[in-house]
Amino acid sequence: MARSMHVRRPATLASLAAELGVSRTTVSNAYNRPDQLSPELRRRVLETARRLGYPGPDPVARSLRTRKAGAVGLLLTENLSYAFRDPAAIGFLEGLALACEDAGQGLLLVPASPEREDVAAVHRAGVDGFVVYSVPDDDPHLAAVLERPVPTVVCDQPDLDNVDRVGIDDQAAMHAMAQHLISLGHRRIGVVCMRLNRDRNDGFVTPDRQRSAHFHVQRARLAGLAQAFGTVDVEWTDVPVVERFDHTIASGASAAAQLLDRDPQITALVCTSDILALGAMTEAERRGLRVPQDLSITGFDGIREAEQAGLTTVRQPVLEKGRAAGKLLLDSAERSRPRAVTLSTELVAGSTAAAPRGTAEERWFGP
Amino acid sequence: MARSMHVRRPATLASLAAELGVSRTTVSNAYNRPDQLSPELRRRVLETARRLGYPGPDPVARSLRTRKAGAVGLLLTENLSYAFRDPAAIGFLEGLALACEDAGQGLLLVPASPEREDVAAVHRAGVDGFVVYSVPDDDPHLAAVLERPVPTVVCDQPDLDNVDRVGIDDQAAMHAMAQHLISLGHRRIGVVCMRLNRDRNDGFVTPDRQRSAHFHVQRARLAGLAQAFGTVDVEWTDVPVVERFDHTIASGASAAAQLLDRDPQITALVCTSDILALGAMTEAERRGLRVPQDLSITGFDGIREAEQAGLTTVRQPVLEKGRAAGKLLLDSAERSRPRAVTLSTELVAGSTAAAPRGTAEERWFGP
DNA sequence: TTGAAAGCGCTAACAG
DNA sequence: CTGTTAGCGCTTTCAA
Repeated sequence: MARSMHVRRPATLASLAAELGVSRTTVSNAYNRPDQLSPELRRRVLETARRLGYPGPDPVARSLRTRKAGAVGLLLTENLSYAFRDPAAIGFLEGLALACEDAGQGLLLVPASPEREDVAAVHRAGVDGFVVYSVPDDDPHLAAVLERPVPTVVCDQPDLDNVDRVGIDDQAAMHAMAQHLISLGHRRIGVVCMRLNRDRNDGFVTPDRQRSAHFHVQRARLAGLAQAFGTVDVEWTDVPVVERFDHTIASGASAAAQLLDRDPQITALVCTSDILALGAMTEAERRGLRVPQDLSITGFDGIREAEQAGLTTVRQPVLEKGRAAGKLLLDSAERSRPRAVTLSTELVAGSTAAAPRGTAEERWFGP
Repeated sequence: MARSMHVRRPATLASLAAELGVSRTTVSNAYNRPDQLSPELRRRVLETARRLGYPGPDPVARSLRTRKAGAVGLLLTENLSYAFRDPAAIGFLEGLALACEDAGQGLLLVPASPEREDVAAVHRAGVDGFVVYSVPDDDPHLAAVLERPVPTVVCDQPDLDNVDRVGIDDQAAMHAMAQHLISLGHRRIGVVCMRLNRDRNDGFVTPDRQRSAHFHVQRARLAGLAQAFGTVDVEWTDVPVVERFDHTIASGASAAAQLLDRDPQITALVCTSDILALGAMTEAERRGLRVPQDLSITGFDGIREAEQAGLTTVRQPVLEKGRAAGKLLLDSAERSRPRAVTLSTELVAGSTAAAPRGTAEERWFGP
């Protein structure tokens, strides 16, 4: 099964037609419309093509002519290495890839690192539409995508008028988690959240930064917390929130440390992702704090690793998000006005959240 | 940040030039060669473009003209869902994506399910080259790729003359694992391997099927085993080998069950992947067999889950494979003759392989 | 069934 | 610094 390397395009549809003494149309038909051709002629065309080393119609030229690239672009402004290390992102990717595969469409990963402002890659992408996964609303790559005259659907964030979107109700989901903790008796909590803006800010978050966060999802989750705890007279400005730029276990651990250092009285650590929560768990263990007896910890996403760890978390259908995004983009029908798909989430009461020590109940009845 | 949906391409470079009363070259230069233009004129061009809703040069037309798509195609003939569930495949993907990102190239996932013989997707892919990941040598998609006049590099399998390849020495790696088991005293083993051919064959494998396997990597690993055990007079035809089409934990478990049912005297289960080995572990546990006291189990790949389980396995640099494949493809230099990159592997002596009960040593000195 | 004509939208010499 | 001239390789009416 040998073949020569780096073959120079040897023949074109035109040269093949010339060789055969037929028109270009006929050759084109041999490939694209077999029924428009006598089987005998078609056989001759294909055979001559093989002999001349004609590799079939050039896909790019065809795309130019038909105005169809046969591919969907995926924009995720995140170092690819993080994306492929984040189970939630992988689940999304899987769902999207599935939808594309079903439709016979390719999936183009657009190279867009957050550092490099290489918007050119977006312009260069030969695709029939874009899926944008979880980017800040001021992302230049996103802006470039929106300028392209192709349909776009955003997953998770940002939430834009006039752009299709699939996501969940982040605020409600986090509100439910907060209610859970509140009902357990927690009033003194610390929060670990993901990147709120494009700039790196590893540390405590000011209320102002929370409000102005360009990562809409994080903003919504914090808002859900604030709202719920507000109902039990917990002043949100008193609740310490720590942000981490990198989304890793190590980040979760160091963030937890930072919170516990500032206020050892904290009874629960609310994390806006399972990865961060898993990191918080390791920090708790390192400190000899038992979870949930000494400290409750909650996550968000419902990844498999979290389930194995028994994490109390919010499960969201990541694969379905990807599939829905793909379907939405590929469904040419009813592309009249912007559509929104909001998938449902589920509070998973694991074994990492319980009533804090010294609740009223414990004081009355003993631990 | 509103925008209308499904915009019809409103303007072209030509119409923009006409509107401005300049040549097409000038407009083109405004986008591609800012230095060939007075800043003032460029500003005017860009502004008029915005006013007319011209989204910039069409990427497909540009690709046709420049003969560069700015993307590499990835062919993995495997249901995408499996690929995204296999940590080794994800690691490869990450490495490849990294290499592409470094080069500013897109990565196109070509939709090619093993079921559907949709070779058309390969023809439709607008890419400057292909990376083929671990497919059987008789895969029709592979054949279609090789017909395209673009460079190609294969990762793992198959091993083709005249095609760049990156992989490991599978036979040697498995040979080393076999030596390890042999030195521990194992002579009666069972083998669990992955798909050997495109057809589904969940069960025992005949020697003939082993020899004629189209999945080169599996064939090489089995050969490594056969060779090593041959040196200690274990007749390879007596060694039961069970094949599984699906690469899942469940497959590993059922395969292990099948082997142990046939021969309960087996002292070691050699699996050609960690996933399968992890499955075998669950089956051992289900049967109340202690690992490694009652049964040794080995894997292959060195995925994180295996490490956590303390699996005795062969670690291979999956991410590096992806990165190397990308680099090889993107390095235009020295594309004269086929190149081969063979990465090194490492035997990881975990806690799942030990001397079998009733070895000579134990008989002499007691367990 | 087949062919002729007309671009799809753009870039790249080369000349001015 | 700007314009002219030629295509890149293909599909697709419309006629024959």
